[in-house]
Amino acid sequence: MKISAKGEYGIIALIDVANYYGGEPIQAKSIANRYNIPERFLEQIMTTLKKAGLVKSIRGSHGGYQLAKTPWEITLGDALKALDGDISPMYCVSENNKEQCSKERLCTIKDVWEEIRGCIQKTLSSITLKDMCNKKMEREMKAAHMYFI
Amino acid sequence: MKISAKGEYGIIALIDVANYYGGEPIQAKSIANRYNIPERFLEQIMTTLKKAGLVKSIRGSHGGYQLAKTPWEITLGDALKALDGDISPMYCVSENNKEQCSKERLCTIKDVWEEIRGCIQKTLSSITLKDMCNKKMEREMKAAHMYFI
DNA sequence: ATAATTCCTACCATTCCGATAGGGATTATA
DNA sequence: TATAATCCCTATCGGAATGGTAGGAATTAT
Repeated sequence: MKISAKGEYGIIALIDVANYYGGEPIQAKSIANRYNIPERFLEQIMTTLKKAGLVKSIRGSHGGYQLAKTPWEITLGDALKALDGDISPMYCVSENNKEQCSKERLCTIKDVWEEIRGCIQKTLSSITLKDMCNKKMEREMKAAHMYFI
Repeated sequence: MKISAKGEYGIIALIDVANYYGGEPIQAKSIANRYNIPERFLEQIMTTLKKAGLVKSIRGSHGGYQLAKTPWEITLGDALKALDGDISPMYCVSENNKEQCSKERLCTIKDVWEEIRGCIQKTLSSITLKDMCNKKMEREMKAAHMYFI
């Protein structure tokens, strides 16, 4: 029941890219350095995010990544779905699961998995990158203030 | 973000043992056969459940397992905590995590993990073995009725 | 004594995770 | 046009976790 490093790194990167929304593209290398993420690993993660349509890339010198949508159109649910595949505690309640479990008719546990999947999904899809950016700024302001005192 | 086979098998076994609450002890072998779970694997799982204080065992011939508490005192949260270790999407919000993350002061994502952990926990700890037994019986009654028609 | 059980420990095969690595394609700019 | 800075594609790899399997000891009812 753990979210992978890939998932966490990807979310960190997405929030960072969202922070620069409307400006110059931001490089994977830069993100990797600032958040202490293995550079080549992050490259792959960015590719995943690109394939999922969450970021767009600009190749060549001065290239980098930008959001493919606005920060308030991308939720953490979108991100984790792209990165970790699917948010569900059990395969039988996975979205892209076609084959029905043979014991399904008498299975009483499936409902529980369904409920858990629902509450995770609800939480994650209610939080946008914009929300995370706002929160971050707020947090940094507060930290700066503490520093002054 | 998946619950392990160990977790699922353990919950199935617990519900089964709860079904026999107040009666004779039920053997791991019997559970394994009826639910198609590898026998020796289930043995280990039952040991885990015993160590967690959820079942008690009776050794020797005619031995087996019984609930260590009443079915309405044991929740699915208790079960999964014992089986899968800890229900949290990230180590930094795990219950038995002592060392604070170095980036914690500026980390805005931790709150999200915390929220998810909370909603999973809430769901799982609200469902008792008794609930699951009732549900199962209901389901079986319905199935039997369908069969008659 | 025997059979049925739990219990303890070790081992093992496969898969997944978290990278690392080499090199190609593209692009700004000097 | 050469160069440096990027993204991009593919392959590989070590370690840990997962999902078992296995041998045999201890306990107990019959």
